[in-house]
Amino acid sequence: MTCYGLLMASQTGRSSAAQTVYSVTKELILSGELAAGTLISEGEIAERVRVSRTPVREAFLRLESEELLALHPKRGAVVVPVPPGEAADVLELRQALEQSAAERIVRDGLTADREGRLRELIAAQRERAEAGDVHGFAAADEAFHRGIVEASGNRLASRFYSTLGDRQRRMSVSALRPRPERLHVLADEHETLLGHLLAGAADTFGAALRAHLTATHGVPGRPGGDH
Amino acid sequence: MTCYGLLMASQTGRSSAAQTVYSVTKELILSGELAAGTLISEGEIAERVRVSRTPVREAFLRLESEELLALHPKRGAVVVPVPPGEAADVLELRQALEQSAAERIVRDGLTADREGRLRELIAAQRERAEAGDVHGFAAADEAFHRGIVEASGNRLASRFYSTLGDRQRRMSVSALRPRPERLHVLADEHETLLGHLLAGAADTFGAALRAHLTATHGVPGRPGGDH
DNA sequence: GAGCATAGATACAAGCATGTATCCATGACG
DNA sequence: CGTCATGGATACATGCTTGTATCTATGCTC
Repeated sequence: MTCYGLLMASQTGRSSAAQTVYSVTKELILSGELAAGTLISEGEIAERVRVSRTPVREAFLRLESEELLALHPKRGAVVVPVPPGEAADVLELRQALEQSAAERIVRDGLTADREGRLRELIAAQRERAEAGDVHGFAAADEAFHRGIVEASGNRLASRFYSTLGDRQRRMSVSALRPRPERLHVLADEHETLLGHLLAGAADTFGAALRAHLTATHGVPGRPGGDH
Repeated sequence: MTCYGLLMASQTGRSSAAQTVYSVTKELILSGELAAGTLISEGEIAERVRVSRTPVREAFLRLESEELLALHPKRGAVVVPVPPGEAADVLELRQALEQSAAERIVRDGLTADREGRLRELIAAQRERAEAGDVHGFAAADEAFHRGIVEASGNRLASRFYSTLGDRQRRMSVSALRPRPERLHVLADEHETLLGHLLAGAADTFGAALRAHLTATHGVPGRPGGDH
């Protein structure tokens, strides 16, 4: 019975109705509230958020382009299940993108403010760890890694990395292990990573990153696990 | 006066009108027929391809999500210019993705049919080179590199790699140097790359790939050049 | 089990309301 | 008298609503 209304819709994303529907629906999918395989129709959502079918349709199209929804012509839209092996795919690409970003940063240098921002994120992680706020920590963790990619200045990489974050969040329902005693270790590792970056050791960074990622989110290499 | 009609619209992508408009418009942008900065409106395109504004709107939304169009509310849609430094960004990500794909292939092995397909593509390149068909060669070249990523089995990587190909194609108006005598060399290099893959030498592959890419499409590392 | 009627859902079209930029006339100022 | 700023009307473009045709799947009849 999926209580998806919440009807915060009207204030979620400001401005356009289509944007609102998009944000709301995406959140429902990523959070898992709309289970994979669920069949939804434009009219259904339209009625729920009190808009016509058109903005819903626009939102659905965007979600389809992100491969979160599969639109079956004249039949309806189904929430696509997380494909088997996606966890490994995401992890692999995160590794690849961050490594690549690191190489560019080592080559071009890191501006002081960008370095400062990364340090702030690590500090925020320590705070959250202290407070036992696993969810908040996860957000700061994600922001740190994304920050590295953004610091490289490769806009395409940043954009793509964000979608990886979305997809990972969708799986993280169970993937993120909330072991509070590990959080400080993670922050330490982040600090180490930053150190490698500043030292210009791109390959050392890569190795440390690989260890860091596989330790944090399982999936050392075996595809089995989900589904 | 951009002769964009061509009006082959009605037969381009079968099925939906929206798909048709999308394909046609995207092609116009990627081919450069619609110059960057051009302001177009839904109604304008709708009239030209003889459909209502609705499918045009859907196409525009997709193109916006690919950052090929920028939609200005109540004003119109403008073809976004290629951002400065994009050439380097694309190249860097191609390198990163292929390298990552290579590592997985080395780890998991390459099935016989996938290897066969890559060899076919190299053979096709030699044919085109023989015929002096630079355009055909470029297509086979692109297919070969994409084939490596696809052979790794990482679907997210494949999808993203395709968008890189699109964006590169948009720049390749001048970037691809049609020096026919180089084509055979390129095919040789592809063969070498495949050899490294089969030999399980992922890092050698990476180094060779880097040399191959930078030699083919300039931009050794300096950001200057465009704009 | 095959064929048909029906219900549901989209794909597209047309229309309405709203917001933005442009153009032209008018008036102030030098 | 010529030039420039100002204000309103107008053309244009979108955002959304609503309606129609078409297609798919389902359940019933035989």
